Amino acid sequence: MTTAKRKRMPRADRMRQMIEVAEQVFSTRGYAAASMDEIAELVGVSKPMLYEYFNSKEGLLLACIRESRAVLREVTEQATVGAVDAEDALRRGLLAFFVFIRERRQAWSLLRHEMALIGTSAADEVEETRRQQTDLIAALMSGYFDSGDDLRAEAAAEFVVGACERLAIWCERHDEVSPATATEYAMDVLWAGLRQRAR
Amino acid sequence: MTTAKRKRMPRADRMRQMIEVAEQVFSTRGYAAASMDEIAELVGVSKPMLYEYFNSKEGLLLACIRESRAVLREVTEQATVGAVDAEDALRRGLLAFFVFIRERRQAWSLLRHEMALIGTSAADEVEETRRQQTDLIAALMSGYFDSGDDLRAEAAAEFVVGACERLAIWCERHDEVSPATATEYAMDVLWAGLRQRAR
DNA sequence: CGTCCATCTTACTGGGAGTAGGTTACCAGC
DNA sequence: GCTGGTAACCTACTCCCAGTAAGATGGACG
Repeated sequence: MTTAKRKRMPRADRMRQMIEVAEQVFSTRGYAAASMDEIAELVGVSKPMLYEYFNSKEGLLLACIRESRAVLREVTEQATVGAVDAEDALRRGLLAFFVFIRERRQAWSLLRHEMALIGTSAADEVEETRRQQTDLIAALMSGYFDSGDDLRAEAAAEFVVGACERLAIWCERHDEVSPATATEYAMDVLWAGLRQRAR
Repeated sequence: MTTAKRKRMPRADRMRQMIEVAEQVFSTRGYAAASMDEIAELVGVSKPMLYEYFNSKEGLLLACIRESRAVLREVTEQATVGAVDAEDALRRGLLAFFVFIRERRQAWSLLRHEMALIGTSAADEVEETRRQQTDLIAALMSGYFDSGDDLRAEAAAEFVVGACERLAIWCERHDEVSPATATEYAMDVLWAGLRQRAR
């Protein structure tokens, strides 16, 4: 009860709270249909506060996306730490990814929707998110590809990320496909192809 | 000169003209930043006409997307007609796709942005576009997969489409990568993996 | 020449993003 | 306990843009 009616709140706490609510609203209503007034009301604060902290509606979305991205990065990176070789690392990373999208649907939904920002001023930020995953994949395989064909390695990383993204979206419509099965499907196609190029 | 100052125009012609202009504006400004007033002015007509023909801003975008989608389908389907086997068909289809995205950048840009509609009322229409390509891929391979593992075949098709989509976006940043090279990269990874499952 | 209707227009409403400027709770330090 | 001072907060706007109501006009065909 002491904290229940509390109004004034320190900056950091209020920001976390706003991001939490916004993530909820954006992922249910969709970015375009969500209104700043509604988010403000759910937070229990007036609209100008949102602008004080995030500058714009897009800024708020970006903050939510960064949050989700950080979690995804954390999860996938952690998953690969004990891997014995590139194939194992790729498999562990994929599994962690498919588990993530199942258990944190809201966060994943936000990450998907970042696509909607292409063409806006946030394009750079979007590009950054994209690189995070490709870099991770590229790093996983960097020691295993012939050096001198960097372009091919880079293309392969993009390829893997794109394939898994779509597969993940497909999984949303197929609850019967477990993360483990999805990983198997992916590795099935991927590793056979990548192995040829690995030394 | 007889047609230059013409105002009244038959429905079908006016629609084509509107779609043409809208495609231009949406792909340069981006969907959110584009305004119906601007499009109307460029067409040389008043805003309510756009609503008369397309009902809403989203409806106009959808019309543009359908147009581009039809071209893409036409091009990829035609490419596969003379193929001798599944591998050949896949390769020809991929090449046609990568040529398309290079030569019709505007149309491709629109197709990419359809992602932005997820979460809107147009979700069904978006899903339809997605299926077009996966169905095509699935059909290409349908005769080559073990029957009884349809789920795996479906996953593989999603996988291929997602991978190529991302690879295509990557190609936008790499002018030095020709459609032929992109096709080679894709086939390199894909066919080795798919072949295992092909009978 | 008149009548019908498809094409087209002007002039509005509503709602949501973003803002200017004032107000209040909380925490110093006295 | 009282008094600045500042960080958190609010009310009350503006402006822009999607979408609409109601009417004007060109022209095909009798």
